[in-house]
Amino acid sequence: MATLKDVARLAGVSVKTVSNVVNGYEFVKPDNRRRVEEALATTGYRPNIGARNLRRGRTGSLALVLPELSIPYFGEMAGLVLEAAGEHEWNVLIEQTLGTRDRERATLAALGPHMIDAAIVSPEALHARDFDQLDPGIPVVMLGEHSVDVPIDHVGIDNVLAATVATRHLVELGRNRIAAIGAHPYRGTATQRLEGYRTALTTAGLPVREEYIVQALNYHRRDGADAMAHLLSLPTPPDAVFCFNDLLAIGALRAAAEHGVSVPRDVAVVGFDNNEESAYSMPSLTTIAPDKAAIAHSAVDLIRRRLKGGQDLEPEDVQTPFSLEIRESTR
Amino acid sequence: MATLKDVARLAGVSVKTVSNVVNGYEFVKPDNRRRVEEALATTGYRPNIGARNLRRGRTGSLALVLPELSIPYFGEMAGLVLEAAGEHEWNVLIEQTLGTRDRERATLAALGPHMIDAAIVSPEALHARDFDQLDPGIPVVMLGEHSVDVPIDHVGIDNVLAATVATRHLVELGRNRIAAIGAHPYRGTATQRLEGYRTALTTAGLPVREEYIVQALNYHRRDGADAMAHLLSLPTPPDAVFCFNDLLAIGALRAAAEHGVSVPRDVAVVGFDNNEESAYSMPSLTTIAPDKAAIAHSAVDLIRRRLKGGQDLEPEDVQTPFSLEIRESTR
DNA sequence: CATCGTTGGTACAACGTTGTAAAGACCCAG
DNA sequence: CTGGGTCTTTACAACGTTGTACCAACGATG
Repeated sequence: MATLKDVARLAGVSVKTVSNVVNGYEFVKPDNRRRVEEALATTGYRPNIGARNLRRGRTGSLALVLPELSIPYFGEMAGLVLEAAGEHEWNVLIEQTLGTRDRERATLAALGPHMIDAAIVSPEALHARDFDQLDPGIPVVMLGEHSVDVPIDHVGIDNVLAATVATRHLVELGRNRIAAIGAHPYRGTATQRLEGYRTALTTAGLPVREEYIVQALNYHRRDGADAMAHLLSLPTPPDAVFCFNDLLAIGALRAAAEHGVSVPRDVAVVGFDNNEESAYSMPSLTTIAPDKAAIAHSAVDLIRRRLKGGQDLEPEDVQTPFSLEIRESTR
Repeated sequence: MATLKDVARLAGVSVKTVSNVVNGYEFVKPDNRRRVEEALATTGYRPNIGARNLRRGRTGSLALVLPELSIPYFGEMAGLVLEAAGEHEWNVLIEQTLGTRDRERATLAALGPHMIDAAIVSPEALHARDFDQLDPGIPVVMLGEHSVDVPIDHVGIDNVLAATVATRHLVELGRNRIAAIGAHPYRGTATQRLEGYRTALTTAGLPVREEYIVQALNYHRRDGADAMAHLLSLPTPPDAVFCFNDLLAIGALRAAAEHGVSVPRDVAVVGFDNNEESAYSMPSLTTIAPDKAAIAHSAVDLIRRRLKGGQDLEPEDVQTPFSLEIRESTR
């Protein structure tokens, strides 16, 4: 692999002159410039980004820390973050935490300020206090989960409001036994969505029945199916279900079918995330559709802002838009 | 950020001694070791990976080049590659090509040998000759697509055989009007799967009817739905369909439902890839299930082999196992 | 007591790049 | 032809790390 030194020797100039040509420095004699450019071409020189970054004190990479790429929501988000970061010539290094708190902490600690300029973190199990002890030394943006106590930039949608909208939609269909799948002991988004669900019910004058609130420790399709099976076995099963993400909803659809329950006639189902697959499920799934591209772009923008502005900027909390996508599962 | 120099000053030893402690060198006096470790702790020292790699002549990163993370198959593969690479302490840098040939070429050329030690490429549109002119200067492993002409390591399943198995399964159900969705003018895997489809039909003594072979320029759900709609509008519609990936199959399921055609009674459907969602579709999808973890591990192993062994190793072609996952869509 | 091998430590250079400072070439006005 | 400025190029150091070479003790061996 050719280095500046090789090119310089070939062109008969100093290393620095070659560097100057490569970096578009103005004052280079046409004659030398030509010779350098020829030498660059014949050697096929490519700058050593690592060395350049060492010198410049930056890395040119971002980390994206998320639970699992195989989960459609994160796969889609990751793709969009890659696009948004690419627009500013950042490479993106992806780390999976598999949703465990230890690994989220370890990852954040290990990445340190050397491999990456900043990190975009989509925490699953992280507590606010995990960030206190941490100080990763680089800007961090949180996606989704919102820890109000910690002074960290954050992007996400208004989960309480979105959950209210989803639940109200079910109320407006005339359903009055509305269940929720996805309650979780310490996951922040779960708490917020549950709050929105409760608000919508009480606003509509409907009772909040605790047996209609089903926990899901994971948010996979299987958990949704289990939860739905449980709901359908109740003495008075619900006539509508709000699932806290689309995977739970997809599982719920299957459980309903296996119990011979028709969706949406017997039970209406609403999901959350608008995964691509949800437009093709049978029936297709009504769901809260966050503007994922907006989330990705906001996250990258927050990072750029903080890299320019420094530590002492006020942490910002960007709320991105969402919509309710109405499909067959509530029609 | 603390450097070795800072730690050395604090501990009252040379930089190199600190380096030795950090790297677990054996012969350090207990007394010094203790002082260094204290200094390491109080400064919170973390090695500058960039500098270390510059010195060592490696980068510690792999690139994973694939069409799109939002496509479930690639999301799942990416997750597994991350895991496999992590076992050897590689970071993974993901690049999306969006399936365009220009961007595949550009990405491969740009990554060069500085940012990464090697690349795992899942080509979509790349021709064999694109690699000829290229010589990225680092080991490259190809996933899936198999360009026999180019001396590059490759991992994948036997597409011809897998397609034969899938098609034969439909034959054994007693179907004799078996269609194929996913033919493609120059995509290698498409050609191979089509070949397997043809072989299975002729082996079974069934005619290959060209009107039952439907092109798909993209492999998304929409394309599968369109293709299926077309097939169902034929004078004699097929009684079985082999789709070249699961997304096409999911689209086909929906089109069938919209045409009031029952799966599997009227039309049996087989997919390819075993996406996680395919176990939960309605009906659940019979599909070819490649051992994705094996693919990921083989790819990483091939890279390690070549980084050790050098350029002159014979290119290897690893065939990973697959199975036929039989579900409701053919039951 | 001289020699040797082992253990423990250090100084220096180098990886490839770029910022700094300074030196050299050139041109024009006085 | 001198002085001053502008253009052009260069040597050097530095980013943080580690490999190499070397030095200094030390106890053991002859």
